[in-house]
Amino acid sequence: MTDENDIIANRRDKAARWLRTTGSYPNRFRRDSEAAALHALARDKDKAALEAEQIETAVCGRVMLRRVMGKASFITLQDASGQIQCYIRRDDVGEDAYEGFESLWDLGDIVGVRGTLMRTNKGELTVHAREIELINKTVRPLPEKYHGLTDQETKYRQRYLDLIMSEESRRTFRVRSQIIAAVREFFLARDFMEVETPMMHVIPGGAAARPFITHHNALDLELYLRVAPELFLKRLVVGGFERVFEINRNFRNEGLSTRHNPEFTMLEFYWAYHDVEDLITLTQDLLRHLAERVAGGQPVSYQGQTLDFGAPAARMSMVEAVAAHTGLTEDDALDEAKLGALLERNNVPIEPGWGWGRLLSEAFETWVEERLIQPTFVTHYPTEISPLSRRNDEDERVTDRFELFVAGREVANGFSELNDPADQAERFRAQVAAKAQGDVEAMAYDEDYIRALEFGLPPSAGEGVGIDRLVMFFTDAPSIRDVLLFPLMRPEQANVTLPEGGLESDDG
RNA sequence: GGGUCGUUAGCUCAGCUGGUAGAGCACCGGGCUUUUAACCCGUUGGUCCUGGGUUCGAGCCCCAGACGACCCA
Repeated sequence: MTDENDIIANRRDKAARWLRTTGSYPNRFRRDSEAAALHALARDKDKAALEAEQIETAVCGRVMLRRVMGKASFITLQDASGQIQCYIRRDDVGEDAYEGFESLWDLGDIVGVRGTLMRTNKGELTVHAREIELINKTVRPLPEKYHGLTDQETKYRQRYLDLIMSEESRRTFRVRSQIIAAVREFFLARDFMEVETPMMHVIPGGAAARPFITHHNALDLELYLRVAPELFLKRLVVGGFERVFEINRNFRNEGLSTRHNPEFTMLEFYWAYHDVEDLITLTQDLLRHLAERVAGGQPVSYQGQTLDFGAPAARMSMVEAVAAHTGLTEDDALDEAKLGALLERNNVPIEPGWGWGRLLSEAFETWVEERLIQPTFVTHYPTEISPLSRRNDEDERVTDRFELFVAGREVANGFSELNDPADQAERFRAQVAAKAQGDVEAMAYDEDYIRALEFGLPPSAGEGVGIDRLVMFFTDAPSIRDVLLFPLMRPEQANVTLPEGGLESDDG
Protein backbone atom coordinates (compact mmCIF):
# COMPACT_ATOMS: atom_id res chain seq x y z
CA MET A 1 0.00 0.00 0.00
CA THR A 2 1.41 3.33 -0.95
CA ASP A 3 -0.36 6.26 0.58
CA GLU A 4 0.89 8.79 -1.92
CA ASN A 5 -1.82 11.16 -3.04
CA ASP A 6 -2.24 14.59 -4.52
CA ILE A 7 -1.71 16.35 -1.23
CA ILE A 8 1.61 14.62 -0.61
CA ALA A 9 2.75 15.15 -4.18
CA ASN A 10 1.88 18.81 -3.91
CA ARG A 11 3.76 19.18 -0.65
CA ARG A 12 6.82 17.39 -1.97
CA ASP A 13 6.83 19.94 -4.72
CA LYS A 14 6.55 22.81 -2.21
CA ALA A 15 9.33 21.30 -0.11
CA ALA A 16 11.59 21.15 -3.16
CA ARG A 17 10.84 24.76 -4.04
CA TRP A 18 11.47 25.83 -0.46
CA LEU A 19 14.77 23.89 -0.31
CA ARG A 20 15.97 25.64 -3.44
CA THR A 21 15.72 28.95 -1.61
CA THR A 22 17.28 27.78 1.69
CA GLY A 23 19.94 25.48 0.19
CA SER A 24 19.64 23.08 3.13
CA TYR A 25 17.37 22.25 6.05
CA PRO A 26 17.66 25.31 8.30
CA ASN A 27 19.05 24.69 11.77
CA ARG A 28 19.95 28.14 13.06
CA PHE A 29 16.64 29.37 14.42
CA ARG A 30 16.72 29.82 18.21
CA ARG A 31 13.69 30.59 20.32
CA ASP A 32 13.91 32.65 23.46
CA SER A 33 10.62 31.52 24.97
CA GLU A 34 8.26 28.62 24.96
CA ALA A 35 4.52 29.19 24.67
CA ALA A 36 3.71 28.44 28.30
CA ALA A 37 6.36 30.88 29.55
CA LEU A 38 4.89 33.66 27.43
CA HIS A 39 1.40 33.00 28.77
CA ALA A 40 2.79 33.14 32.30
CA LEU A 41 4.73 36.32 31.57
CA ALA A 42 1.74 38.14 30.15
CA ARG A 43 -0.89 36.82 32.52
CA ASP A 44 -1.55 40.22 34.12
CA LYS A 45 -0.86 42.41 31.11
CA ASP A 46 -3.79 43.70 29.12
CA LYS A 47 -3.80 44.86 25.49
CA ALA A 48 -2.70 48.39 26.31
CA ALA A 49 0.09 47.25 28.64
CA LEU A 50 1.54 44.93 26.01
CA GLU A 51 1.22 47.67 23.40
CA ALA A 52 3.20 49.97 25.66
CA GLU A 53 5.90 47.49 26.62
CA GLN A 54 6.72 46.09 23.13
CA ILE A 55 8.14 42.82 24.52
CA GLU A 56 10.35 41.15 21.93
CA THR A 57 10.25 37.38 21.59
CA ALA A 58 11.13 34.52 19.29
CA VAL A 59 9.07 31.33 19.24
CA CYS A 60 9.05 28.22 17.13
CA GLY A 61 7.05 25.06 16.77
CA ARG A 62 4.52 23.31 14.62
CA VAL A 63 1.68 25.11 12.82
CA MET A 64 -1.54 23.55 14.14
CA LEU A 65 -4.14 26.01 12.90
CA ARG A 66 -4.14 28.70 10.25
CA ARG A 67 -6.60 31.49 9.50
CA VAL A 68 -5.78 33.51 6.43
CA MET A 69 -7.67 36.77 5.88
CA GLY A 70 -6.12 38.11 2.74
CA LYS A 71 -3.20 40.31 3.64
CA ALA A 72 -3.06 39.24 7.29
CA SER A 73 -3.21 35.82 8.98
CA PHE A 74 -3.22 34.09 12.32
CA ILE A 75 -1.45 30.81 12.97
CA THR A 76 -1.46 28.70 16.11
CA LEU A 77 1.99 27.39 16.97
CA GLN A 78 2.50 24.35 19.17
CA ASP A 79 5.69 23.65 21.08
CA ALA A 80 6.53 21.26 23.91
CA SER A 81 4.98 23.57 26.47
CA GLY A 82 1.69 24.41 24.73
CA GLN A 83 0.32 26.70 22.07
CA ILE A 84 0.72 30.35 21.17
CA GLN A 85 -1.00 32.34 18.45
CA CYS A 86 1.00 34.41 15.99
CA TYR A 87 -0.24 37.30 13.86
CA ILE A 88 1.39 37.64 10.46
CA ARG A 89 0.64 40.76 8.46
CA ARG A 90 1.95 41.53 4.99
CA ASP A 91 2.77 45.13 5.91
CA ASP A 92 4.89 43.91 8.88
CA VAL A 93 6.81 40.96 7.45
CA GLY A 94 7.19 42.26 3.90
CA GLU A 95 5.64 41.25 0.63
CA ASP A 96 8.12 38.48 -0.22
CA ALA A 97 7.88 36.79 3.17
CA TYR A 98 4.12 37.01 3.12
CA GLU A 99 3.94 35.57 -0.36
CA GLY A 100 6.15 32.68 0.78
CA PHE A 101 3.91 32.15 3.79
CA GLU A 102 0.81 31.99 1.62
CA SER A 103 2.23 29.78 -1.10
CA LEU A 104 4.54 27.41 0.81
CA TRP A 105 3.36 27.01 4.41
CA ASP A 106 1.01 24.19 5.35
CA LEU A 107 -0.56 22.93 8.55
CA GLY A 108 1.99 20.79 10.31
CA ASP A 109 5.05 22.73 9.15
CA ILE A 110 7.70 23.68 11.69
CA VAL A 111 8.25 27.42 11.72
CA GLY A 112 9.85 30.21 13.68
CA VAL A 113 8.42 33.65 14.43
CA ARG A 114 10.13 36.76 15.82
CA GLY A 115 8.08 39.72 16.96
CA THR A 116 6.41 41.45 19.86
CA LEU A 117 3.73 40.34 22.27
CA MET A 118 0.24 41.71 21.75
CA ARG A 119 -3.33 40.92 22.67
CA THR A 120 -6.05 40.68 20.03
CA ASN A 121 -9.40 42.39 20.39
CA LYS A 122 -10.71 39.18 21.91
CA GLY A 123 -7.86 39.17 24.42
CA GLU A 124 -5.78 36.29 23.11
CA LEU A 125 -2.05 36.57 23.69
CA THR A 126 -0.34 36.68 20.30
CA VAL A 127 3.14 37.13 18.87
CA HIS A 128 2.91 39.98 16.36
CA ALA A 129 5.38 38.79 13.74
CA ARG A 130 8.12 40.93 12.29
CA GLU A 131 10.15 38.03 10.83
CA ILE A 132 8.96 34.56 9.95
CA GLU A 133 10.93 31.51 8.90
CA LEU A 134 9.93 28.14 7.54
CA ILE A 135 12.15 25.63 9.37
CA ASN A 136 10.85 22.30 8.11
CA LYS A 137 8.03 21.14 5.85
CA THR A 138 5.62 18.36 6.58
CA VAL A 139 5.04 16.41 3.46
CA ARG A 140 2.12 14.51 4.97
CA PRO A 141 -1.15 16.16 5.96
CA LEU A 142 -2.05 16.17 9.64
CA PRO A 143 -5.23 14.47 10.86
CA GLU A 144 -8.45 16.47 10.93
CA LYS A 145 -7.83 19.55 13.03
CA TYR A 146 -10.92 19.37 15.24
CA HIS A 147 -11.46 15.68 15.94
CA GLY A 148 -7.78 14.83 15.81
CA LEU A 149 -6.64 11.24 15.49
CA THR A 150 -9.27 8.90 16.90
CA ASP A 151 -8.30 5.57 15.40
CA GLN A 152 -6.75 3.61 18.30
CA GLU A 153 -4.59 1.47 16.07
CA THR A 154 -3.04 4.49 14.35
CA LYS A 155 -2.52 6.18 17.72
CA TYR A 156 -0.46 3.18 18.86
CA ARG A 157 1.34 2.53 15.59
CA GLN A 158 2.16 6.18 14.81
CA ARG A 159 2.60 7.52 18.30
CA TYR A 160 4.40 10.60 16.98
CA LEU A 161 1.20 11.58 15.21
CA ASP A 162 -0.89 10.90 18.33
CA LEU A 163 1.48 13.09 20.35
CA ILE A 164 1.27 15.92 17.83
CA MET A 165 -2.53 15.84 17.89
CA SER A 166 -3.53 14.91 21.43
CA GLU A 167 -2.83 16.98 24.51
CA GLU A 168 -4.39 14.20 26.57
CA SER A 169 -1.91 11.71 25.22
CA ARG A 170 1.00 14.10 25.86
CA ARG A 171 -0.25 14.53 29.42
CA THR A 172 -0.37 10.77 29.98
CA PHE A 173 3.28 10.38 29.13
CA ARG A 174 4.30 13.41 31.15
CA VAL A 175 2.56 11.84 34.15
CA ARG A 176 4.36 8.59 33.45
CA SER A 177 7.66 10.43 33.54
CA GLN A 178 6.66 12.20 36.78
CA ILE A 179 5.74 8.91 38.42
CA ILE A 180 9.07 7.34 37.56
CA ALA A 181 10.90 10.45 38.75
CA ALA A 182 8.89 10.42 41.99
CA VAL A 183 9.65 6.74 42.59
CA ARG A 184 13.34 7.42 42.08
CA GLU A 185 13.21 10.43 44.37
CA PHE A 186 11.43 8.39 47.07
CA PHE A 187 14.03 5.62 47.15
CA LEU A 188 17.07 7.85 46.79
CA ALA A 189 15.78 9.91 49.75
CA ARG A 190 15.74 6.70 51.79
CA ASP A 191 19.34 5.91 50.91
CA PHE A 192 18.54 3.22 48.36
CA MET A 193 21.02 2.86 45.51
CA GLU A 194 19.81 2.58 41.93
CA VAL A 195 21.38 -0.27 39.99
CA GLU A 196 21.06 -1.93 36.61
CA THR A 197 21.27 -5.69 36.36
CA PRO A 198 21.41 -7.80 33.21
CA MET A 199 18.57 -7.90 30.73
CA MET A 200 20.09 -10.95 29.05
CA HIS A 201 20.19 -13.99 31.28
CA VAL A 202 21.90 -17.31 30.76
CA ILE A 203 19.42 -18.82 33.24
CA PRO A 204 16.05 -17.08 33.36
CA GLY A 205 14.80 -16.77 36.90
CA GLY A 206 13.05 -14.77 39.57
CA ALA A 207 9.51 -15.29 38.33
CA ALA A 208 7.31 -18.02 36.93
CA ALA A 209 7.01 -16.98 33.29
CA ARG A 210 8.00 -18.02 29.79
CA PRO A 211 11.06 -16.13 28.59
CA PHE A 212 12.01 -14.79 25.18
CA ILE A 213 15.03 -16.55 23.70
CA THR A 214 17.82 -14.82 21.84
CA HIS A 215 21.31 -15.74 20.73
CA HIS A 216 24.80 -14.35 21.18
CA ASN A 217 26.91 -15.00 18.10
CA ALA A 218 30.48 -14.73 19.44
CA LEU A 219 29.82 -17.03 22.39
CA ASP A 220 27.36 -19.13 20.38
CA LEU A 221 25.11 -18.94 23.41
CA GLU A 222 21.38 -19.07 23.95
CA LEU A 223 20.32 -16.16 26.10
CA TYR A 224 17.00 -15.28 27.69
CA LEU A 225 15.51 -11.83 28.09
CA ARG A 226 14.93 -11.46 31.78
CA VAL A 227 11.54 -12.21 33.32
CA ALA A 228 12.63 -10.52 36.59
CA PRO A 229 15.78 -8.96 38.07
CA GLU A 230 15.18 -10.57 41.47
CA LEU A 231 18.05 -13.04 41.70
CA PHE A 232 20.64 -10.47 40.61
CA LEU A 233 19.39 -7.82 43.00
CA LYS A 234 19.66 -10.26 45.91
CA ARG A 235 23.21 -11.11 44.85
CA LEU A 236 23.93 -7.41 45.32
CA VAL A 237 22.52 -7.53 48.85
CA VAL A 238 24.82 -10.48 49.53
CA GLY A 239 27.62 -8.26 48.23
CA GLY A 240 26.81 -5.61 50.79
CA PHE A 241 24.64 -3.13 48.88
CA GLU A 242 21.95 -3.35 51.51
CA ARG A 243 19.36 -1.10 49.88
CA VAL A 244 19.08 -1.41 46.10
CA PHE A 245 16.38 -0.66 43.56
CA GLU A 246 15.97 -1.00 39.83
CA ILE A 247 13.36 0.52 37.53
CA ASN A 248 13.52 -1.34 34.27
CA ARG A 249 11.93 -3.63 31.76
CA ASN A 250 10.92 -7.25 32.22
CA PHE A 251 10.02 -9.48 29.29
CA ARG A 252 7.46 -12.24 29.47
CA ASN A 253 6.49 -14.35 26.49
CA GLU A 254 2.74 -14.07 26.97
CA GLY A 255 -0.28 -12.90 25.06
CA LEU A 256 -1.32 -9.29 24.58
CA SER A 257 -4.25 -7.71 26.35
CA THR A 258 -5.39 -4.41 27.77
CA ARG A 259 -3.43 -5.33 30.91
CA HIS A 260 -0.43 -7.15 29.43
CA ASN A 261 2.40 -6.09 27.14
CA PRO A 262 5.29 -8.52 26.62
CA GLU A 263 7.74 -5.91 27.87
CA PHE A 264 6.67 -3.92 30.89
CA THR A 265 8.32 -1.76 33.50
CA MET A 266 8.86 -2.95 37.05
CA LEU A 267 10.23 -1.29 40.11
CA GLU A 268 12.02 -3.90 42.15
CA PHE A 269 13.83 -3.20 45.42
CA TYR A 270 15.58 -5.08 48.22
CA TRP A 271 16.07 -3.91 51.77
CA ALA A 272 18.38 -5.71 54.20
CA TYR A 273 17.48 -6.10 57.87
CA HIS A 274 13.81 -5.35 57.20
CA ASP A 275 10.77 -7.56 56.81
CA VAL A 276 7.32 -7.76 55.24
CA GLU A 277 5.80 -5.40 57.84
CA ASP A 278 8.38 -2.74 56.95
CA LEU A 279 7.53 -3.26 53.28
CA ILE A 280 3.84 -2.62 53.85
CA THR A 281 4.62 0.60 55.71
CA LEU A 282 7.06 1.70 53.00
CA THR A 283 4.65 0.84 50.20
CA GLN A 284 1.92 2.87 51.86
CA ASP A 285 4.35 5.78 52.10
CA LEU A 286 5.30 5.35 48.44
CA LEU A 287 1.66 5.49 47.34
CA ARG A 288 1.10 8.62 49.41
CA HIS A 289 4.24 10.17 47.92
CA LEU A 290 3.09 9.45 44.37
CA ALA A 291 -0.41 10.75 45.08
CA GLU A 292 1.14 13.93 46.44
CA ARG A 293 3.54 14.43 43.54
CA VAL A 294 1.24 13.46 40.70
CA ALA A 295 -2.30 14.20 41.92
CA GLY A 296 -1.74 16.92 44.49
CA GLY A 297 -2.76 14.53 47.25
CA GLN A 298 -6.28 14.25 45.86
CA PRO A 299 -8.09 10.98 45.15
CA VAL A 300 -7.92 10.05 41.48
CA SER A 301 -10.79 9.02 39.23
CA TYR A 302 -10.16 5.72 37.49
CA GLN A 303 -12.70 4.46 34.94
CA GLY A 304 -15.60 5.75 36.98
CA GLN A 305 -14.19 4.69 40.36
CA THR A 306 -12.52 6.93 42.88
CA LEU A 307 -9.17 5.67 44.17
CA ASP A 308 -7.57 7.21 47.22
CA PHE A 309 -3.86 6.48 47.35
CA GLY A 310 -3.33 8.94 50.17
CA ALA A 311 -5.62 7.24 52.68
CA PRO A 312 -4.46 4.32 54.85
CA ALA A 313 -4.95 1.15 52.79
CA ALA A 314 -7.11 -1.74 53.96
CA ARG A 315 -5.34 -4.85 55.14
CA MET A 316 -6.42 -8.48 55.49
CA SER A 317 -4.99 -11.95 55.32
CA MET A 318 -5.84 -14.08 52.31
CA VAL A 319 -7.91 -16.37 54.56
CA GLU A 320 -9.84 -13.37 55.92
CA ALA A 321 -10.37 -12.04 52.42
CA VAL A 322 -11.71 -15.35 51.08
CA ALA A 323 -13.96 -15.80 54.12
CA ALA A 324 -15.36 -12.29 53.74
CA HIS A 325 -16.28 -12.75 50.09
CA THR A 326 -17.45 -16.38 49.94
CA GLY A 327 -19.57 -16.90 53.04
CA LEU A 328 -17.11 -19.46 54.38
CA THR A 329 -15.95 -19.08 57.95
CA GLU A 330 -12.24 -18.52 58.44
CA ASP A 331 -11.99 -22.08 59.77
CA ASP A 332 -13.63 -23.34 56.56
CA ALA A 333 -11.16 -21.32 54.49
CA LEU A 334 -8.35 -23.12 56.29
CA ASP A 335 -9.90 -26.47 55.38
CA GLU A 336 -8.64 -27.99 52.13
CA ALA A 337 -11.70 -30.19 51.61
CA LYS A 338 -14.21 -27.38 52.17
CA LEU A 339 -12.35 -25.07 49.81
CA GLY A 340 -12.20 -27.77 47.14
CA ALA A 341 -15.92 -28.47 47.54
CA LEU A 342 -16.76 -24.78 47.19
CA LEU A 343 -14.72 -24.46 44.01
CA GLU A 344 -16.19 -27.60 42.48
CA ARG A 345 -19.72 -26.53 43.37
CA ASN A 346 -19.10 -23.34 41.38
CA ASN A 347 -17.50 -25.13 38.44
CA VAL A 348 -14.08 -23.58 38.96
CA PRO A 349 -11.65 -26.01 37.29
CA ILE A 350 -9.15 -27.46 39.76
CA GLU A 351 -6.36 -29.96 39.35
CA PRO A 352 -5.65 -33.06 41.41
CA GLY A 353 -2.20 -32.01 42.66
CA TRP A 354 -3.41 -28.80 44.25
CA GLY A 355 -3.09 -28.50 48.01
CA TRP A 356 -4.78 -26.11 50.42
CA GLY A 357 -2.68 -23.11 49.43
CA ARG A 358 -3.37 -23.37 45.72
CA LEU A 359 -7.09 -23.91 46.35
CA LEU A 360 -7.22 -20.85 48.63
CA SER A 361 -5.43 -18.79 46.01
CA GLU A 362 -7.89 -19.98 43.34
CA ALA A 363 -10.83 -18.98 45.54
CA PHE A 364 -9.18 -15.62 46.13
CA GLU A 365 -8.72 -15.01 42.42
CA THR A 366 -12.27 -16.14 41.66
CA TRP A 367 -14.21 -14.21 44.27
CA VAL A 368 -12.04 -11.58 45.91
CA GLU A 369 -9.44 -10.05 43.60
CA GLU A 370 -11.74 -8.07 41.29
CA ARG A 371 -13.65 -6.63 44.26
CA LEU A 372 -10.61 -5.03 45.90
CA ILE A 373 -11.04 -1.53 44.50
CA GLN A 374 -9.41 0.72 47.08
CA PRO A 375 -5.75 -0.04 47.80
CA THR A 376 -5.72 -3.24 49.87
CA PHE A 377 -2.81 -5.24 51.28
CA VAL A 378 -3.52 -8.96 51.26
CA THR A 379 -1.12 -10.80 53.57
CA HIS A 380 -0.21 -14.34 54.68
CA TYR A 381 0.13 -15.90 51.22
CA PRO A 382 0.23 -19.71 51.24
CA THR A 383 3.70 -21.25 51.14
CA GLU A 384 2.56 -23.52 48.31
CA ILE A 385 2.32 -20.58 45.89
CA SER A 386 5.28 -18.56 47.25
CA PRO A 387 8.51 -20.36 46.28
CA LEU A 388 10.86 -17.49 47.11
CA SER A 389 9.25 -16.26 50.35
CA ARG A 390 10.22 -16.82 53.94
CA ARG A 391 7.87 -19.03 55.95
CA ASN A 392 5.81 -17.41 58.71
CA ASP A 393 7.16 -18.27 62.18
CA GLU A 394 3.70 -18.82 63.70
CA ASP A 395 2.14 -20.79 60.85
CA GLU A 396 4.31 -22.62 58.33
CA ARG A 397 1.42 -23.02 55.87
CA VAL A 398 1.80 -19.35 55.00
CA THR A 399 4.67 -16.99 54.23
CA ASP A 400 5.64 -13.45 55.18
CA ARG A 401 4.30 -12.16 51.89
CA PHE A 402 1.72 -9.65 50.72
CA GLU A 403 0.29 -8.38 47.49
CA LEU A 404 -1.26 -4.97 46.98
CA PHE A 405 -4.51 -4.77 45.00
CA VAL A 406 -6.03 -1.66 43.46
CA ALA A 407 -9.06 -1.53 41.15
CA GLY A 408 -9.16 -5.32 41.13
CA ARG A 409 -5.59 -5.72 39.96
CA GLU A 410 -2.34 -6.80 41.52
CA VAL A 411 -0.01 -3.82 41.70
CA ALA A 412 2.74 -4.94 44.07
CA ASN A 413 4.13 -8.17 45.45
CA GLY A 414 6.54 -8.20 48.38
CA PHE A 415 7.90 -10.55 50.96
CA SER A 416 10.58 -11.38 53.46
CA GLU A 417 13.18 -13.19 51.40
CA LEU A 418 14.08 -16.83 51.73
CA ASN A 419 17.77 -16.79 52.76
CA ASP A 420 18.25 -20.46 53.66
CA PRO A 421 20.43 -21.81 50.81
CA ALA A 422 19.49 -25.45 51.45
CA ASP A 423 15.76 -24.65 51.37
CA GLN A 424 16.28 -22.55 48.22
CA ALA A 425 18.20 -25.38 46.53
CA GLU A 426 15.35 -27.73 47.41
CA ARG A 427 12.78 -25.36 45.91
CA PHE A 428 14.86 -25.00 42.73
CA ARG A 429 14.94 -28.79 42.41
CA ALA A 430 11.14 -28.84 42.72
CA GLN A 431 10.95 -26.27 39.94
CA VAL A 432 13.26 -28.33 37.72
CA ALA A 433 11.02 -31.36 38.31
CA ALA A 434 7.96 -29.32 37.38
CA LYS A 435 9.69 -28.15 34.20
CA ALA A 436 10.47 -31.74 33.33
CA GLN A 437 6.75 -32.46 33.76
CA GLY A 438 6.05 -29.84 31.13
CA ASP A 439 5.47 -26.66 33.16
CA VAL A 440 6.83 -24.08 30.72
CA GLU A 441 6.79 -21.36 33.36
CA ALA A 442 8.82 -23.30 35.94
CA MET A 443 12.25 -21.94 36.91
CA ALA A 444 15.65 -23.48 36.24
CA TYR A 445 18.25 -24.37 38.87
CA ASP A 446 20.59 -21.41 39.35
CA GLU A 447 23.81 -22.75 40.88
CA ASP A 448 25.50 -19.41 41.22
CA TYR A 449 22.51 -17.98 43.05
CA ILE A 450 22.71 -20.83 45.58
CA ARG A 451 26.45 -20.19 45.91
CA ALA A 452 25.70 -16.54 46.60
CA LEU A 453 23.18 -17.49 49.30
CA GLU A 454 25.84 -19.73 50.83
CA PHE A 455 27.89 -16.62 51.47
CA GLY A 456 24.93 -15.34 53.48
CA LEU A 457 22.04 -13.10 52.42
CA PRO A 458 21.15 -10.77 55.29
CA PRO A 459 17.52 -11.10 56.36
CA SER A 460 15.92 -8.92 53.69
CA ALA A 461 12.63 -7.76 52.33
CA GLY A 462 12.04 -7.37 48.60
CA GLU A 463 9.21 -6.09 46.47
CA GLY A 464 8.16 -5.58 42.87
CA VAL A 465 5.77 -2.85 41.76
CA GLY A 466 4.16 -2.70 38.31
CA ILE A 467 4.86 0.81 37.06
CA ASP A 468 2.62 0.60 34.00
CA ARG A 469 -0.40 -0.24 36.12
CA LEU A 470 0.29 2.64 38.49
CA VAL A 471 0.51 4.97 35.53
CA MET A 472 -2.84 3.65 34.27
CA PHE A 473 -4.48 4.61 37.58
CA PHE A 474 -3.03 8.10 37.63
CA THR A 475 -3.92 8.77 33.97
CA ASP A 476 -7.33 7.06 33.91
CA ALA A 477 -6.07 4.84 31.08
CA PRO A 478 -8.27 1.84 30.22
CA SER A 479 -5.48 -0.05 28.43
CA ILE A 480 -1.80 -0.61 29.21
CA ARG A 481 -1.14 0.40 25.57
CA ASP A 482 -2.28 3.88 26.45
CA VAL A 483 0.63 4.27 28.89
CA LEU A 484 3.30 2.65 26.70
CA LEU A 485 4.79 4.98 24.10
CA PHE A 486 5.25 2.15 21.65
CA PRO A 487 3.16 -0.89 22.60
CA LEU A 488 3.92 -4.13 20.77
CA MET A 489 1.69 -4.47 17.71
CA ARG A 490 1.54 -7.02 14.99
CA PRO A 491 3.67 -5.55 12.17
CA GLU A 492 1.97 -3.71 9.36
CA GLN A 493 2.35 -6.06 6.41
CA ALA A 494 3.70 -3.41 4.06
CA ASN A 495 6.51 -2.48 6.40
CA VAL A 496 7.97 -5.91 7.11
CA THR A 497 11.17 -6.17 5.14
CA LEU A 498 13.64 -8.76 6.31
CA PRO A 499 17.09 -8.83 4.74
CA GLU A 500 17.74 -11.51 2.14
CA GLY A 501 18.92 -14.66 3.88
CA GLY A 502 17.47 -13.79 7.27
CA LEU A 503 19.00 -11.73 10.07
CA GLU A 504 22.54 -13.11 10.09
CA SER A 505 24.02 -10.19 8.18
CA ASP A 506 27.07 -8.68 9.82
CA ASP A 507 27.00 -5.15 8.58
CA GLY A 508 24.11 -3.74 10.64
C1' G B 1 -8.60 -19.59 22.19
C1' G B 2 -14.28 -17.80 22.20
C1' G B 3 -17.80 -13.71 21.50
C1' U B 4 -19.24 -8.65 19.95
C1' C B 5 -18.16 -4.48 17.07
C1' G B 6 -15.30 -1.99 13.40
C1' U B 7 -12.33 -1.25 8.55
C1' U B 8 -15.58 3.87 2.80
C1' A B 9 -10.87 10.18 0.20
C1' G B 10 -4.62 12.07 3.83
C1' C B 11 -8.06 12.79 8.57
C1' U B 12 -13.27 12.73 10.96
C1' C B 13 -17.51 10.36 9.33
C1' A B 14 -22.47 9.56 6.28
C1' G B 15 -24.15 6.03 2.66
C1' C B 16 -31.85 4.29 2.39
C1' U B 17 -35.03 -1.83 0.56
C1' G B 18 -29.02 -4.17 -3.68
C1' G B 19 -29.53 0.44 -8.78
C1' U B 20 -23.90 5.94 -11.48
C1' A B 21 -19.72 6.56 -4.08
C1' G B 22 -21.06 11.58 -0.45
C1' A B 23 -20.15 15.65 3.48
C1' G B 24 -16.77 18.40 6.67
C1' C B 25 -11.54 19.20 7.44
C1' A B 26 -6.98 19.12 4.59
C1' C B 27 -5.25 20.26 -0.57
C1' C B 28 -5.78 23.51 -5.21
C1' G B 29 -7.92 28.39 -7.41
C1' G B 30 -10.47 33.12 -6.07
C1' G B 31 -12.11 36.88 -2.10
C1' C B 32 -11.05 38.87 2.73
C1' U B 33 -5.35 43.44 7.23
C1' U B 34 -7.38 41.44 15.00
C1' U B 35 -9.18 35.76 13.42
C1' U B 36 -10.59 31.71 17.10
C1' A B 37 -12.46 24.47 14.45
C1' A B 38 -12.16 31.99 11.00
C1' C B 39 -15.53 32.87 7.02
C1' C B 40 -17.55 33.11 1.63
C1' C B 41 -17.30 31.08 -3.65
C1' G B 42 -15.40 27.22 -6.98
C1' U B 43 -12.45 22.67 -7.94
C1' U B 44 -9.46 18.16 -7.06
C1' G B 45 -9.10 13.62 -4.61
C1' G B 46 -11.64 6.48 -3.96
C1' U B 47 -7.99 -1.04 -4.30
C1' C B 48 -15.44 1.07 -0.28
C1' C B 49 -9.59 -4.09 4.20
C1' U B 50 -8.55 -8.79 0.95
C1' G B 51 -10.31 -13.11 -1.80
C1' G B 52 -14.33 -15.92 -3.34
C1' G B 53 -19.81 -16.44 -4.04
C1' U B 54 -25.15 -14.94 -5.03
C1' U B 55 -27.30 -11.37 -8.55
C1' C B 56 -28.84 -8.32 -14.77
C1' G B 57 -26.31 -5.29 -11.04
C1' A B 58 -22.78 -5.64 -4.49
C1' G B 59 -19.94 -0.32 -0.32
C1' C B 60 -24.62 -2.93 1.19
C1' C B 61 -26.40 -9.97 1.00
C1' C B 62 -23.49 -14.96 1.84
C1' C B 63 -18.63 -17.61 2.80
C1' A B 64 -13.48 -17.47 4.02
C1' G B 65 -9.44 -14.58 5.55
C1' A B 66 -6.44 -10.03 7.38
C1' C B 67 -5.95 -6.18 10.88
C1' G B 68 -7.79 -3.55 15.09
C1' A B 69 -10.91 -2.31 19.48
C1' C B 70 -13.70 -4.18 23.51
C1' C B 71 -15.50 -8.28 26.57
C1' C B 72 -14.62 -13.31 28.27
C1' A B 73 -11.02 -17.59 29.33
